[in-house]
Amino acid sequence: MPKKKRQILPKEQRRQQLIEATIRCIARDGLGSITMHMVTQEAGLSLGIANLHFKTKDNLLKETLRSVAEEYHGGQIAIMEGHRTAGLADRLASLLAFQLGRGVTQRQKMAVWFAYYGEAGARPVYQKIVSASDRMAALTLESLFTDIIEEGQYKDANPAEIAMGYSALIDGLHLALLVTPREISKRQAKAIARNFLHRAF
Amino acid sequence: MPKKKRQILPKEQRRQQLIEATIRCIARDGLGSITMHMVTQEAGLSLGIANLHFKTKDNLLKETLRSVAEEYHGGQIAIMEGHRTAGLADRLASLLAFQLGRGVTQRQKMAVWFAYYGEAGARPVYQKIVSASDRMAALTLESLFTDIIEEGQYKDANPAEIAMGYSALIDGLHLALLVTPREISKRQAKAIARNFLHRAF
DNA sequence: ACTCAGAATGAACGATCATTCATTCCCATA
DNA sequence: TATGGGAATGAATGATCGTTCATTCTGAGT
Repeated sequence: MPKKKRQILPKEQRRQQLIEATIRCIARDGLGSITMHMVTQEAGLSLGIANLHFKTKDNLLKETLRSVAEEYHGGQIAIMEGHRTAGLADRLASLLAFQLGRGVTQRQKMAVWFAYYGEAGARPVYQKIVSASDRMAALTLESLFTDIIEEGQYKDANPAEIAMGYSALIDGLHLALLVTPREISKRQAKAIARNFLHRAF
Repeated sequence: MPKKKRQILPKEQRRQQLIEATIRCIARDGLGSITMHMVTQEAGLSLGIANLHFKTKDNLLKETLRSVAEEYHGGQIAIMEGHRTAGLADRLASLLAFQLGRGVTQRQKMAVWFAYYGEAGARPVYQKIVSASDRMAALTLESLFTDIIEEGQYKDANPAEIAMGYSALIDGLHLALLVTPREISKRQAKAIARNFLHRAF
């Protein structure tokens, strides 16, 4: 048995460590049956540490959601910004690759995401965090679609509506990948999303 | 204050009463913070009643999920069966009307649905119930699409893929209606789903 | 080497909650 | 009207969990 030595680390590092442990616990055991014991043990730390850095359990859960939301939507926006010079088709392709790619479609991340969605109806705090991120992403998406429609001269296309449809489709595909992974592969999910865009324009 | 008279009713009626109370509680307070006190009080009954009819809390929650799943997917299948004589376009239209219509898109029902999705990753029992219903619905949908493709001679269309895409889109739209109702109306959701089908065929 | 601010620990506390079951009460039946 | 089977009740129980805080320990600064 390796001796555990107590170690002192900067606050920010401990916070991150605890948030990551929380994500793993939620994915494994569900948001509903998580306990502080689980989380701190998963992080390899003592029970009291969570209180030290996050005050309460509710707050830890809130911060964990914020972290996941920022990672997802931040990554999405970064792609749009980063490829500003690239062609529109390329931007669209890398957006899709990100949304259904390795980082995002990890079971862990998707499980966390939907665990919070499930409680969002009853917890205004979660709803606020999620919808704030969603709104930003929607705006970015909408402006990309507007450009594409303009470039392609697709007259009867409504960018806002297509953006909503595309977002919904991606969410639905994530859900299918999470709940019924046997029925759908990532490859299929990508093909479905690609087809949606193909037919929209 | 009206006096509460104790009343004896058949088992099945009490079970239904408790399941309905559970649905309201989940929608209001979330699956995670539900208690037996809440549910039995919401049903206007005593604490012990739940144990009498459902043995345990876990079992009550499981039966509630089964009830909602059956209502949703049963209704969906009933439509397909009931309209067997109607034209394909009509069947498709009433399916869409059902999926985004009054009964299903009540906040209560959607909240329950996604609350369980959120925990499905960690609870095999939920996953089993949900994916069993999903699979049946998917098969029904797929056969409808196969007929449509045959009738319309759409050569390059893949019914299974379109069925998965459509299901994902509907799920995503429900999610959007639940979490960000300000950003999307039922009317818009219907238009988006209609457009998806329109472009697919 | 010494010191001490504050990071880390975990036993203990109190609150909450699922479950039990002795008791009460209803009503179909005779 | 009388009665027994079983539906319904809710106080009590025991287990679980979030939170607290007295104590221990670390390592940067001197």
